[in-house]
Amino acid sequence: MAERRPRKDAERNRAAVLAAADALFARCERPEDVTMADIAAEAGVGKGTLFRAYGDRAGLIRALYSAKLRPLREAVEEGPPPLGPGTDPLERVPALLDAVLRFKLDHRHLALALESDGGGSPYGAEHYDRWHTLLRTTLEGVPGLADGDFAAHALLAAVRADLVEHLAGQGVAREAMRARLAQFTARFLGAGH
Amino acid sequence: MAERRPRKDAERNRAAVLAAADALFARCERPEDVTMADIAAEAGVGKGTLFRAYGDRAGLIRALYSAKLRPLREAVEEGPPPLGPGTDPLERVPALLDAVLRFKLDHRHLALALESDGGGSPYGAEHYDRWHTLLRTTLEGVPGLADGDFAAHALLAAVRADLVEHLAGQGVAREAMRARLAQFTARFLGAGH
DNA sequence: TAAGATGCGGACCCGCGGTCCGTTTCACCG
DNA sequence: CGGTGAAACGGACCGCGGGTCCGCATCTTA
Repeated sequence: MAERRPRKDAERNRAAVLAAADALFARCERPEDVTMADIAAEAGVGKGTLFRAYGDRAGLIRALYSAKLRPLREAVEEGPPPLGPGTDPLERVPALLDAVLRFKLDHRHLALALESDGGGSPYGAEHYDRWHTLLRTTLEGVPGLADGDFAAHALLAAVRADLVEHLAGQGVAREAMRARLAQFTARFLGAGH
Repeated sequence: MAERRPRKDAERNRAAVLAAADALFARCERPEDVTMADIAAEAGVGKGTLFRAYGDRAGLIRALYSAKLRPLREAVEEGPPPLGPGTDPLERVPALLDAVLRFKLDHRHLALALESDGGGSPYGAEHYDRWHTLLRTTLEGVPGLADGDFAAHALLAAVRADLVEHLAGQGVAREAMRARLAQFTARFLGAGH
């Protein structure tokens, strides 16, 4: 039962692997041509170390994603409005979606890796569940909105990494994308009949 | 220049491969554990034949998907209302989305295969472009709707194969899913300023 | 500093998508 | 028909990438 502290070199290597993966994913266009062996080499580590630390490719990607997501998660869980709790749903919902969109724009390659390589569909990841639950409960505070559960799924689908990537590839600029998402969200929310 | 008719065995084999792939995808849960060799074996054909006919895995999946999609495509292009042309946009948009949803429910495994294995993201496929363009132009006929382009993307994202699969896996029944999608769509469309 | 526990790493394995080429089958023609 | 060139066949083969294994190095504790 007594928790034994992990060895120092192990901890250092875990960090080195994360950093290497981050660098490589950021550098390459297609996440699938960053190989596990590449990451190990970049981190100056053997493949065995990498797999022992994170289990498999999906695990590594999830860990990296989770680390990047942490500030946003904290801002949402205990930060000030409009992201934090205690905000009017009609204001918080667009803020949440905008935050997710910005995050995906800022970490395109990583988000793509998570949603494609990362163990099939994004719906298996626990991150998705977290976002979905938060958005659903927030939506349930919107008067006149019947099905917050499905609405949360649908709105999150509008900011999926590959859609964002597709639009970006068509030349849609960051601010334009944010504006379009905001408009879409507003129309949906504003339909309080 | 003179078009030479393809050999009869070649044509038969092409069909056999499609049928085999269809059967295997329908039978298995995860599309990625249907192997090219499996398909060739099921069709009673060598792998070479399979690859000569369809180029690669993505090509085979696209061909199969396209064949399945044909009736729906025709109903949309030249069928009667509410799917066909000449329908009031406020009626046609939900009809189109419902039709896509039903299609994905009826061909879950195939749709999943297309949107995951099928060459990365669904946004590379020409099918997507077809649906998007149709939905966009239809949406542009809705009074007061500014950004039909993004709306089309967002609404189509709500019927993506893996989301449908996720909901189905949570026990959401077919009719329930159709109703929820219809409600979501209606709320969005109904927000006529 | 000795000893046990923990982590290391890269050679190795396996399965899969895709290719290659000697062999077979078809379509056309005399 | 029987012959002939072209087209298609099929399965052995290849390369690559994820994941494993185990003898060896390194850390920790007493």
